[in-house]
Amino acid sequence: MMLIFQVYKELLKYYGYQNWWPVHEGQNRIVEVSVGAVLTQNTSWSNVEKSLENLISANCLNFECLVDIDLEVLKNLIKPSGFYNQKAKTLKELSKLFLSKENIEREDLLAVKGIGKETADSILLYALDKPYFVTDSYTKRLFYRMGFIKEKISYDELQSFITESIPKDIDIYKEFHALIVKYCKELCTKKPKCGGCFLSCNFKKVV
DNA sequence: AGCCAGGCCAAGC
DNA sequence: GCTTGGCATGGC
Repeated sequence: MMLIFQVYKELLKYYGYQNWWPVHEGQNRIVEVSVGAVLTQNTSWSNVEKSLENLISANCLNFECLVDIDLEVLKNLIKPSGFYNQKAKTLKELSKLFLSKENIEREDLLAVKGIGKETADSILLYALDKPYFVTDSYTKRLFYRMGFIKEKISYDELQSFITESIPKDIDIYKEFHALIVKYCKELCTKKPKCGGCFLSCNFKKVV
C-alpha cells in the first residue's frame, strides 16, 4: 500500500523534519530519550519537560543516579508528569537494565514492568537507533480515519502494516512517527479539523 | 469544569 | 483472548 508512504511524503513536505527528542544541552541522549519515553506515557510532553528539568537540576538524568536515588525522592522529581508511583519504579528498573546489559533487545525492555510495546519501540528507535516503527493512538486514529485499517487493529498488526508499506530506514521511521504526532495534534485531533487538512489522500474524512 | 495527553498492567469476563 | 478500571498531573 504505497498510499501510506505517500502520506509520509506529504507530511514531510508540509511540516519539514521534526528532529525529535530534543536533547537538553550536555545530557546523554540515550538516557534522556529513554526516560522521556516512560514519562510521556499517556502524558503531554509539556509535563514531561518539567520532570526532565527537575531531574537535570538534581543531577539525576543518568542511569547511575536513577538506580541509587531514594524512590520517594524520585517520585517527587517526576511528579509533574503524572503516574509517578509506577513511573518511578519503571525508571529504576529500566536504569538497572541499561547498567547491566550491553546490547539491549526488545524483549529486555518488555520484561521491565511499566514498559509496553510502544515505549519499548520508542526507546529502540529513538535512543538505540534500531528499526522499530512506533505506533500509537494517533497512528491508529489517522489510518483508521483514512480508511486503511479497521478500528480494532492490534499493535503488532498496525506495526507490520506500516513497515510493509515504507522503506526500512531508521530516519524515515523516526520522522514519520513524529510527523504523525504533529499532524494529529494539530489537525487530526479527536474532533478533526478536516477543513484545514492539506493531505491529498485523505479521501475518507470523518467529520 | 470537564476533557485530554506520544500507555501499561491486573482483574474480570 | 478481549474489555475495563485505575493510575495523576497540568493545560486548555
